[in-house]
Amino acid sequence: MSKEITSRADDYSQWYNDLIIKGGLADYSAVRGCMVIKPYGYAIWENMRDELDRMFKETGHENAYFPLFVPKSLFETEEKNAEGFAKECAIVTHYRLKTDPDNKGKLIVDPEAKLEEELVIRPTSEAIIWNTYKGWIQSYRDLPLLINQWANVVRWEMRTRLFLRTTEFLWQEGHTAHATQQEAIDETVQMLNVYATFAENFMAMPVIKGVKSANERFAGAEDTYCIEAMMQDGKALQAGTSHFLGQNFAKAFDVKFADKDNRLDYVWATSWGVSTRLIGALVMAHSDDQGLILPPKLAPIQVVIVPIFKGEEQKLLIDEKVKSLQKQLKAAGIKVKYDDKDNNRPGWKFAEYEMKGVPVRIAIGARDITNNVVEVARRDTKEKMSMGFEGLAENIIKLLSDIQAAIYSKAKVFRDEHITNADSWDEFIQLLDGKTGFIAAHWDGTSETEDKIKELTKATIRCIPLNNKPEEGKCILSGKPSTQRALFARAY
RNA sequence: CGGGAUGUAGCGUAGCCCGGUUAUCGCGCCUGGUUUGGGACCAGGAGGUCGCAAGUUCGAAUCUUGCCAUCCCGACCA
Repeated sequence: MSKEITSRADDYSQWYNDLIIKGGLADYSAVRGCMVIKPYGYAIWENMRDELDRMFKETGHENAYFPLFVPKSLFETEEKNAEGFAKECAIVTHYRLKTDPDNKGKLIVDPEAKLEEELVIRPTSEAIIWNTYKGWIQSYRDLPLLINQWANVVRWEMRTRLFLRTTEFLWQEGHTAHATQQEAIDETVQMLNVYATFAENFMAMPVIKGVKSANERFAGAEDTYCIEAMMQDGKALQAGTSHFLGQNFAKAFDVKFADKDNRLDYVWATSWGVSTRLIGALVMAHSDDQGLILPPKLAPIQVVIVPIFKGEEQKLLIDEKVKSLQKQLKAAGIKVKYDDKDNNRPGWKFAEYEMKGVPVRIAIGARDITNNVVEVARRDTKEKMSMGFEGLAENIIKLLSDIQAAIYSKAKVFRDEHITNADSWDEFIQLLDGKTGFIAAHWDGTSETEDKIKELTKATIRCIPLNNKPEEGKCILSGKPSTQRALFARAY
């Protein structure tokens, strides 16, 4: 009982932290607000990254890498963007330390080594990238420019949470340039769809595609599209964003191109990103009080095999059987681990791999070998079944795919049950404090009303869903006319 | 950054109010043995700047001050 997990009902935040720490995904570090991503957590990120990277390349994008540092003068070029991020930037002011003459063995910043111009550690890379694009784009023949970068960024947040909001985090950021407005908008929507597909098909996490209100829009964007997911406590988590930047950055960085008729115009831009925050989303979307539940498509280990034996003789017999079993599973493309360490007994391993969210466990003992079967247990439902060796790989593949579908549908049922219409202010308040989840309500479309609602309830507009049906109504706060519902929720 | 709580071995903890020998217990770890179908047992062993730094004192885990970290509630969070 060394690794008790706080139950969701007792303390949801603590439950989340326990899963991350005890599941071996990450550790706190010596740096405030920064975490160490441990091998098991990083393996999930690698799986996400590999799949997203494949999807980006399939849609015509290439990877590149830009500097971590952004000269302050470049950073401030696009005013709104700079303003939006200014209060959470880390800044490099010096480039050298020296030994402290008054304190042996200690170092101090060398006052002689002050930089002429401060360097901002990127909170996002628009500035450095658009400064670079200026030199890359002259003609319509250079467009579209479709580039993605895998990188780390730093945002000096006041309050951090493992994976959900850390000072430094890993992400990808796509930055594209286009000849026409329509093409850029199409790109923005395309990448939103890529994110939604990834979230639903790989993370098994249903999302709502929508567009942000002006208040929640990315600093420097004309429109921010997003995917919003619902966590098990009913709160919303923004899982990915795709921005239509209009010509804002092109104008700020003077990026013009000549069209076929040799007319000069500014290019149209997009940017889009997802981060290691997705791991937090994954954890909160599916897991239970016994530990993580990982979707098979992203699980670092899809199947763990646990031997159960009495004595060396049985162990050798099982090893032999498992060797061929492993070969069979690996050949079928299944990520399988054989845990034959003898310092823990089977029961301990069962609990451990449940904590780590391994989708399928195979237990094999002498009596199974006699009967020519294995015991197969699925993590999501805890259901146990017996399977023969014949065609086992096919059956496991089928099972993994069933689990993937089952956890998606479980999350979707929960999500759908927690989206409720509110037609009055009282109803709105009651839902927020009682049932929780997303609330679809009429809103008059003004920032003032949105601010007021946030002030009164802490709920914000998560998005205006793209598939919204037009509907006549009255704003729940101001009573002014409205043509559609916005989705409100308290958010991470 | 404001309010609250916490910090003792890898983890969880007792001791703190009321200062006084080698800082308690469990898990984990190491060695040997017995075990192994849901978190094994026996024996022996290792492991500690009591979050950090000052101060008070003959003497500090214990008292005082400052700082740091984590959690909760705010503020903040494209």
